[in-house]
Amino acid sequence: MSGNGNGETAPPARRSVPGRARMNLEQIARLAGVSRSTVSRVINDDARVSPEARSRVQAVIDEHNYHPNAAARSLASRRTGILGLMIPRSIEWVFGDLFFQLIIKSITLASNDAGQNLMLLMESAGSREGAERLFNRVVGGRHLDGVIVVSNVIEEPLVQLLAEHQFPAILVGRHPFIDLSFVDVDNRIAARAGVEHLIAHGHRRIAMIGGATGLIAAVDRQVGYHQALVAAGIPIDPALFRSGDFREMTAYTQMRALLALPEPPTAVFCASDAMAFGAMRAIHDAGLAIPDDMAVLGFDGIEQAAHASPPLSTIAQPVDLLGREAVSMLLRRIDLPDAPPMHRILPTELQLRVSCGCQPAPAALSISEEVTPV
Amino acid sequence: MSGNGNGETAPPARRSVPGRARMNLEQIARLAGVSRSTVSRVINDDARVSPEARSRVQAVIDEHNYHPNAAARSLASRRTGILGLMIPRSIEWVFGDLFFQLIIKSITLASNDAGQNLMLLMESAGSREGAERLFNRVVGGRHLDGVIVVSNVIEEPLVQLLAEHQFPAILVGRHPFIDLSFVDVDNRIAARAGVEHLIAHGHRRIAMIGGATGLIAAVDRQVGYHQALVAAGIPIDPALFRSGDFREMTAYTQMRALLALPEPPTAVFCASDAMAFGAMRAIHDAGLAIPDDMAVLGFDGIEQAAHASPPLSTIAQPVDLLGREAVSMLLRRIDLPDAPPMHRILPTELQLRVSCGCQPAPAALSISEEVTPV
DNA sequence: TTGTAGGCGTTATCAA
DNA sequence: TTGATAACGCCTACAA
Repeated sequence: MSGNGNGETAPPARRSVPGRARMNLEQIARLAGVSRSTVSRVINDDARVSPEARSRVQAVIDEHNYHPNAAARSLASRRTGILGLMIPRSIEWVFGDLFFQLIIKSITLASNDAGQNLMLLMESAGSREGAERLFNRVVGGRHLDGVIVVSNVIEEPLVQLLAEHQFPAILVGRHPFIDLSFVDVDNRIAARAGVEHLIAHGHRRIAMIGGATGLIAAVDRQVGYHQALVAAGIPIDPALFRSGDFREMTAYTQMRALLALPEPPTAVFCASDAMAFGAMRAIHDAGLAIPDDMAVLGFDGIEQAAHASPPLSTIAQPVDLLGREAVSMLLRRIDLPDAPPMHRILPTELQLRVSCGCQPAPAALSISEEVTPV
Repeated sequence: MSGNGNGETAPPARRSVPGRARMNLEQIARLAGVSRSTVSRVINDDARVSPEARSRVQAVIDEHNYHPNAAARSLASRRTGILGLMIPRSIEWVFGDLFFQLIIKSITLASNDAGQNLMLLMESAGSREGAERLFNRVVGGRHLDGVIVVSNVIEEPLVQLLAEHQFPAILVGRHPFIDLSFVDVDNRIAARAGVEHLIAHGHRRIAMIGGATGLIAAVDRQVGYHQALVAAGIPIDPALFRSGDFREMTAYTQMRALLALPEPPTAVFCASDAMAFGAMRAIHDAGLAIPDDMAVLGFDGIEQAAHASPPLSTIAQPVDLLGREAVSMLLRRIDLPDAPPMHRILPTELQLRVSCGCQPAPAALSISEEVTPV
C-alpha cells in the first residue's frame, strides 16, 4: 500500500488514488481563474460562456482529466443519467434467440451515444414482493430516470408496477393490455407479406415453424402466416404448423418432422433466422436442395442470414433503429412525464436472397410503412 | 420555489408525483419527533438507536413508503451501491451458451441480495478509445464502486483499463496474464476427472467436442481431456477432437462427423451441456443408444441436464456460488482497495447419471477441492 | 442514545 | 457573460 513513497512514515490510510488526484469544480475553477458556475456551464455545454473562458476551462479540464461527480450532479439536477434495462426473468430460455442479443446490444449502443448509462434490472423471484422490493429500491431511491423493457412477457410484475406508478418506461415490443409506450414492428403484416411472397413463388404447401408460445411477437407472426394463406384461398393444414422456441436446434427437429410428413411442404417460413438455420440444416441433411426442393424464409434479418448457404431470405427488423428509438422515446418521456403513451411502429424489410427462390437478391422491399398511431 | 401547492393560480408545471409525495430525511425526522441523524441511523442499521425511537421512525418510514435518495447518499458516503457488470463485446456469439446466462443471472441475484445495483457495461466499438470514453465517464464520474467482468476475453480494452487504474474489479474466469482478482473453477482438473471417469467405464476411444476457441476455459478443458488420456496410456487420436462453440447445433454437426468416422468413439466428452444435448440428438438420430452405444459426458451442470433423456452425466459448476463469490469478493475489495489480487477456485462436482454408463445416479463426487492460492 | 452542524460536488437562481 | 449563494438530501464526526 502506501503508494507514492516519499518521506513520511505511513500516509494515514488514505486511499491511494491511481492516476491523478481527483479534482472538483472548485479546483478546476480556481486553476482556470473563473468561478464554479462558469466551469459548470462549460461542462454542460451552456452557450453563455465566452470562447476564451471556455477554452481556458476546457484546457484545465483536459489537463487534469477531470470528470464531474455523478452523484453530486444528480443530486443537484434531479437527473441520474441512468436508464433501467429490464430483462424479464422468464425470458431466459428464449435467450438462445440471437435477435434478443442484438436488441440488447443496440439499446446499449444507443444509450452510450446518448450519454446515458444502463442499469440491469432483473428480478430474482418473479414474485410481486420481489418486484416491489427491487422497484422501491431502484425507483423509489431515484436511482434511475426511466426504464426500457425488452421482450416483454405478459404477467411480469415489474411491468405492472411501472404502469401503476406511471414511471417513465418504454416497451420494446407491444404489450396486449398494459398501457405503456412501445416501439415495435408490425409482426403480423410483416409475416403476411413474407408468406405472400412465398405464395407468389408458386408455393401452396407452406409450412411454418413458430416462435416461443407466450410471446406476443410469435403469435402475431403466426396470425400473419394464416392470413396470407386464407387470403390466397389456400386451405389450412394444421400439420404444417409446428411451434418452436426461436432456437436453432428445435427448428431442426421440427423441420425433420415436416419432411417426414406424407405430403411434405415445398416451402417453410420460420419465425426467426436462428430457426431458419436449423431448418436449413435439416433440409440439407435430408439431401434436399434449397430453394429447389424446399424454399426457406426467415425472420429478423440478423447478419449471418446473408452468409448462410444458400443466403437466407428474411424479414429484417430494424434492430438498431428499434434500440435507438426506445432510448430517444424514453428520454423524451422523461422530459415530458405527463404526455400520453406513444406507440411507434417501425418498418420491416423483406430481404430477398436465394433461399426463397429469388436468384442472387435483386432489391429489397419495404413492408410496413412507418406509422405513429395514438 | 413555490412548491407545496397552496393558494396561487396554477402549480407551475410541477411534476405530478404518482403515489405519495416524495419525502426526505428531514420530514421523516419531524414526523417521528427525532433528528435527522436518528433517522439516518435507522436507515443504515446503526446500533446506537433506542428500540422505541427505532420503531417510531420505522413506522413513519413505512407509512410514507420512504426511500432514501441514492444520489444524496452516495454524495455523502462516497459509495454508489452500484457495481458494473462488464460483458465483453466479443462474447456475443458465445451468447448461445446457456451457462453464460446462468452466471449473469446468479450475479444479478447475488447483487440484489447484497443490496447492490448492477450497471451494464458494454463497450460499443471494441476500440481503445471507445473503452476509454466509457471508462472515464463511468469510473471517472464515480458512477460505480467496482466491476465484475464476465467471461473475460483476452484483449478486452476495458479489462486493461481496470487493471491499469487499479480499479476494484473481479473476473469470473481466470485471465492468462492480467493481474486482477478472479473466481473460477479448475477447468483442467475437472475435465480430467470427468474423462478419467469415462476411462474407468472401460472406454478407450473417447472423443471430445471442445468449446469456443479463444476462451481460456475451453482451452483448459481440452488440456484436461488430453492429460487424462495420456495418464491412462491411451494414444491420442486427433480425429477424435472436434472444436465447437458451446452451441447445441454445432455439437450436433460435430457429433455426426464423429459417428461417420471409420472407427467411431465409444464415448464423447462435451465442453458444455448445451453441446452435450446436440451430441445426444445426433446419437439418437443415428439410431444409437446412450450410454450403451455411446457414452456422453457434459460440462456445466445446468438444470436441464437432469431432465434430458437419458439424464446427462455432467461436471457441474457452482454457478450460484461463482456469482455470489464474485460479488462478495468485489465488495471486500472495495472496502480494502489496497489488498493484493485474490484468486479463488471453487470446486466442481461430477454428477453421475445415466448417460455415462452409471445407472440411476448413485452419488456425486466432489472434484477439485476449494483452494485459495496467492 | 441523541442532536447539532458542517460538508459531499453540482446545478440553478439572481444580481451584477 | 460572469459570479455569489442557495439548495439538493444524506452522512458523520463531535458534542451533549
